[in-house]
Amino acid sequence: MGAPKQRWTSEEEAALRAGIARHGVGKWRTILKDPEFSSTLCYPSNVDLKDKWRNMNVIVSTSSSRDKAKTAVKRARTTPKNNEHTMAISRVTSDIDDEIVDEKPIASLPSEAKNTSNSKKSHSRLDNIIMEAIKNLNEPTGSHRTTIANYIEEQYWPPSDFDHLLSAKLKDLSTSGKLIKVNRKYRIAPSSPNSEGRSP
DNA sequence: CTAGGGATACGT
DNA sequence: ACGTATCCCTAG
Repeated sequence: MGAPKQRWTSEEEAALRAGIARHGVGKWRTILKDPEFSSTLCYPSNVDLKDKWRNMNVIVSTSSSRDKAKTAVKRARTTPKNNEHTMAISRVTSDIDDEIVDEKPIASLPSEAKNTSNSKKSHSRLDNIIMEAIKNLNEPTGSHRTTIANYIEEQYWPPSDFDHLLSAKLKDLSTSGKLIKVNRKYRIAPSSPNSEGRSP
């Protein structure tokens, strides 16, 4: 009894971290209310967010015997070039949120020429990331390219010239009809795969 | 509502 | 069985 136990997905963790980056640590309720993350974090409660964040920071110190090293409190990653992204967002009074600089490599991006046998338009990872970004931004009127870029940069570590790549992909996606471009803003085309969510 | 502590389900 | 990730309950 008690709990079916549902493990967190990467998307949820990413949303949580993005939410913390925006609102700060401890603003669980605020994060949950935020439309950007409420789509992804619909099941977890504010308490769940708190709990998740708690064990996320614990880098397992159950060493066999002596582990005096507080190794983990923060693993500062020497970000090669990426650092202060435009944090033009609400940076109200006390910014308790420390650096949650934990970039995820954006993985392989432009290698979708994988024509295994037929002509199956395999979606590249970037496509999905873009779709996710727009979906999560959830702007009723659509999202500007810069907004999308900013959102993605907050969660991933864009490669060399991400801007150029994004522009190309955006154009490609609107040409394929997966995105609708209106007034220099992009929105998800109707009936797009919405593979997200946990079982209620 | 948020922080902390305790209990329990799941993976190895 | 042990260690770890979630869930549940209580206090501030």
